[in-house]
Amino acid sequence: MKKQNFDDIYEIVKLVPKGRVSSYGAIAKYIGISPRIVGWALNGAYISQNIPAHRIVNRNGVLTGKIHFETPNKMQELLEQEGIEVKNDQVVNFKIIFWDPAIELL
DNA sequence: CCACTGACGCGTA
DNA sequence: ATACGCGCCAGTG
Repeated sequence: MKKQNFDDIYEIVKLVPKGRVSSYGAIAKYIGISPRIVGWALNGAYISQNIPAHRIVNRNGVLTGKIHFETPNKMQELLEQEGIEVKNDQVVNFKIIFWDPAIELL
């Protein structure tokens, strides 16, 4: 049933509103799995599923997963297109635009 | 079958 | 505030 966890992750990521970002830990905690799995799942998610994985960053608001995109600059570009300001591979207003499923989906 | 690696997070020094 | 280490799960060599 671990496969179900993957589906949950995809669903949460899809639920992230435009102009907002979420973190691996927040999703992992909400689903009840390890943060590692979230990152691993997102890796296949962006390739297999039509998921805005660019909205998912680490707990520090850093675009750690940009290297897994088609091009490292693609992730930042997508974020900026949604009005998210990114500086030095880091979300500027991460604290403000942070979207926590445990709170928003409460 | 065993070991290493990886889009992370948290605790402690 | 910064640095180091451990935990966690799955995949690959």
